[in-house]
Amino acid sequence: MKPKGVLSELKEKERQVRRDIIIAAAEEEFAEKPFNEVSMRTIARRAGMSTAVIYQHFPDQQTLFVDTFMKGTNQIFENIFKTINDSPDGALEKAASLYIEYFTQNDQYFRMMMNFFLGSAVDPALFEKLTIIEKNILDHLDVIFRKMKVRGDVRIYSHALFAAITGIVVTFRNHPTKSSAQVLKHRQKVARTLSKLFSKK
Amino acid sequence: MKPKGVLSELKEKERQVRRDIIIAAAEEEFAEKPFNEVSMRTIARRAGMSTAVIYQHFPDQQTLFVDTFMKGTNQIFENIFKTINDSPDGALEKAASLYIEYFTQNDQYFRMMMNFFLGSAVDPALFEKLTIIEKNILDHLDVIFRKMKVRGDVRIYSHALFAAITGIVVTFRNHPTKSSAQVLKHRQKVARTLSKLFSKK
DNA sequence: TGTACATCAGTGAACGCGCGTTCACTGATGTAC
DNA sequence: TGTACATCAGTGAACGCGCGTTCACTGATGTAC
Repeated sequence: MKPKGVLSELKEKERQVRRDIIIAAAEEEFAEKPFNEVSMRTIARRAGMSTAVIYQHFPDQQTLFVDTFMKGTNQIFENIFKTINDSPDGALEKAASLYIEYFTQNDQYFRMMMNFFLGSAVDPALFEKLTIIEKNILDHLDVIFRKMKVRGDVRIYSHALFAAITGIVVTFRNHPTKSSAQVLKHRQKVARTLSKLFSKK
Repeated sequence: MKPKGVLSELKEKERQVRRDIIIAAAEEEFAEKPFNEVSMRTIARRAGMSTAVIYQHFPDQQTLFVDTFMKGTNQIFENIFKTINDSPDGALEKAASLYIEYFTQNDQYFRMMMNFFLGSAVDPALFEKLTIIEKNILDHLDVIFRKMKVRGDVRIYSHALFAAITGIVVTFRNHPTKSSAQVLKHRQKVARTLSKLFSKK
């Protein structure tokens, strides 16, 4: 009986571990510096491996970046979606608050998202991945407004809400004289103001 | 009688013209490519001069970029402020519409603004310049809400409005299958939806 | 008016650097007989 | 069990490139006598 299956399974696990190490290193790099200062070399150095290894796991830099983004944000979006689904009224304010809180404490992911939005034409396959995420978010915001018994075109409200909450994180950023906690507090306050406007609709 | 004054005045004008040419070239570069693909070399080539000349007019790249941004956006902000000041009710919807229209048709400036927001710590002097612009915008949005007879803390509404409108331009961007006119139309629709929410407050 | 010198905007090449990606090679492990 | 070969993850150096910025130099113009 050949242990081929078991062995190749172990190999596969090892491979997966290495992949995770690379993504973790990329995460840390993004947390420490602006988007365009993160390079394949610095990621490799942090991961403790040669630059060339990364290319055995990811075809190019852009794919690594998108995959890192997806790994990091998947959990938070699932949480927000669950909050929406489990609440009788859609929990607009809570959902907005979670979004703000997460992206304040993990600004690297927000900056990545902005770079994907603003960057030049990405590879169509990656563009597709990102479009699916955005559509998924908007679909869940639709759920909020339907639970709130908004009549007619709820999508326009979802667009408005997504824009507004994202805009809060874009426009109020770390100021030399303000601590991260203060920034969070202020963003939450603006988010509550906006949530109330949507609730009064 | 020495014509020294006149001559040096002419020199000064010549200098100013060259400076304008550089900024115009930078503008065109930003209109054509993503922020991080605009380089001193390509600007110089477009302006028809040697790269080194730029450094006789601007101390470094960052200053050139900020000055280009200010030259390009000054006019539109003045227009928006005038609209607000001249209207009895602050013209919230009109102001939002102008902002959206301008930044849709001049996306390069919007991308520049986003890069300043998201970029790493800029030179303190430049940071100061940008902070003043933002404060100026918020002050004028305050005027809208005061004209609308909002009681108490109008600043929070100004923050919310600025975030929301900026968020619209960030989140709804050119899609391979959508024309620029369609994007503008959609953004305006979302902006109207948001404006109505603020007006109902 | 003619000549020697000073000024200074502008030039093209160079400096020093880091980037994304590839490539020839190593060396450990597994396989065949 | 021992030996020859195959596989393949991983390596460090290199390729080719473009960047921001600086520098020695040019050449046109203005100034002084």
